[in-house]
Amino acid sequence: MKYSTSKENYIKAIYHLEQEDPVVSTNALARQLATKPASVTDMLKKLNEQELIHYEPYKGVKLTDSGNKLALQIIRKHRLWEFFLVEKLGFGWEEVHEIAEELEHISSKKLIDRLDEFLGKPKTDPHGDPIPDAAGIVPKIEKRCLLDLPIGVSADLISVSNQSADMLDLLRHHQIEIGTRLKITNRFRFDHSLQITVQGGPPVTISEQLAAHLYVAWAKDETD
Amino acid sequence: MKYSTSKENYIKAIYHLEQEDPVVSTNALARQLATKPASVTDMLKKLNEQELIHYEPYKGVKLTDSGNKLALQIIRKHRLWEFFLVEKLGFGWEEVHEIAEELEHISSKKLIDRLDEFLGKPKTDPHGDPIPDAAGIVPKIEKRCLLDLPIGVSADLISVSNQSADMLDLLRHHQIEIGTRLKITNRFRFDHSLQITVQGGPPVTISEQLAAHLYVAWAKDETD
DNA sequence: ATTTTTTTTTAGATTCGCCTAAAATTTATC
DNA sequence: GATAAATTTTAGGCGAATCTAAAAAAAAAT
Repeated sequence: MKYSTSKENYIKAIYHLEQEDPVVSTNALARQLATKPASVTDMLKKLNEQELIHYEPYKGVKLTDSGNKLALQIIRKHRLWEFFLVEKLGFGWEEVHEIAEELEHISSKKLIDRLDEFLGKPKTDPHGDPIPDAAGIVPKIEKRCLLDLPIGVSADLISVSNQSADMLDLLRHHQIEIGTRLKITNRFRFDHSLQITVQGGPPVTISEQLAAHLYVAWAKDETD
Repeated sequence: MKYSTSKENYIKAIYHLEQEDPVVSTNALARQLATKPASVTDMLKKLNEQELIHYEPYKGVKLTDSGNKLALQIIRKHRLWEFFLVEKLGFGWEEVHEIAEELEHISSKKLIDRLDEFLGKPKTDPHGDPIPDAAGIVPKIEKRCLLDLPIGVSADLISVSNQSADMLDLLRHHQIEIGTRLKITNRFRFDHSLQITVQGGPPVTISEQLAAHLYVAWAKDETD
């Protein structure tokens, strides 16, 4: 089934608001979508008829199972496109949201699955939010310091707790950026250094001082 | 200025029909856009008011300068996305048109210029059609047999005059596909072989027999 | 040069997503 | 528990883009 851009935006907004409060109000939706409550009511009636939401007048709204599934598809697209924009086209984290708002409505499922593949099936977007997989499953992310990463487990870099020029310089030197896949292959207690692989490349050595500022995420049950 | 998807589609359709006949009829447009002549008339009035077209009732339509410029921007986007889909995501030539019809309406100019850069500023799309540059200039393409390419001139592979499995196998081996940038670095008359570079990589040798089936395009005044 | 045919435009209606203003309902307050 | 305040819905309208049916204009045929 294909839905209008407007309907997709409603579904996405309801999904996000449900995280705060399981029952979403007309007013909250109007605020989120920068529209008027009367317009929201109109749309809720349509979404209800299409069984994307459970809606009863004056009683707020919830996503149905199919509404939830749709929301996750849209969020998947949004976050994969954001990853693409930052990782492949060199956009800054701040400027990608607006563009991804447009790209998330491109309909082809095959496109998004191939993009996912092309990007290396990333688990999180550049802001550190998890990317649902093709089946709509949201990976459970453990965002922790790189120092806490068990040896042999792959993880994606989510955030850096030091944005100084020196730090960025160092990261560039190691070819590490947000989204880069890291794996610890060895730990050396003598000089507080770590041996890691970057994007599956050859092992390199970094200091624990650097690693202490790198926050990574990995799938709960990932064993590779 | 930002225009609706529908308006952009009209402008693009008028541009393409102008290539056949400098004055475009209402009926021709209706056919092209799979809509009704009455709908076309309505839209032409609006486009005329926005000065994207010259339109007088019963007298057909032409693009204005700004209409032409807009058409070229849309076509640029369409062809760059097609290139991306084939080259980076591995889509077949046939399946990309429909997806690019959606992607061409994404508005960000910065996005498309970065994409252009990321793709290596290709001169033609996977079908061999020229890609207008950021200024709207359409490169003049000389599509000729690779054997006719002067030594030292870079050219993009446009089409292959033999689609057999053996040929595709050979191309895959040499990592050559549609859009790949080729340059002849040497010719050996003794065994009818050519030394070429593929995407700026190290020189490799191919047979004239293979080269005879490869059709390439290069910018008229390109000297690199 | 009429008449016929084709093309194009006008007129009036429909759907979608939004609006404002007013009415209905729920929630909060005294 | 009655009343005031906030929320939500209904009613009626608007612009964009489309449609059908009918009228007007241009082109083709006799």
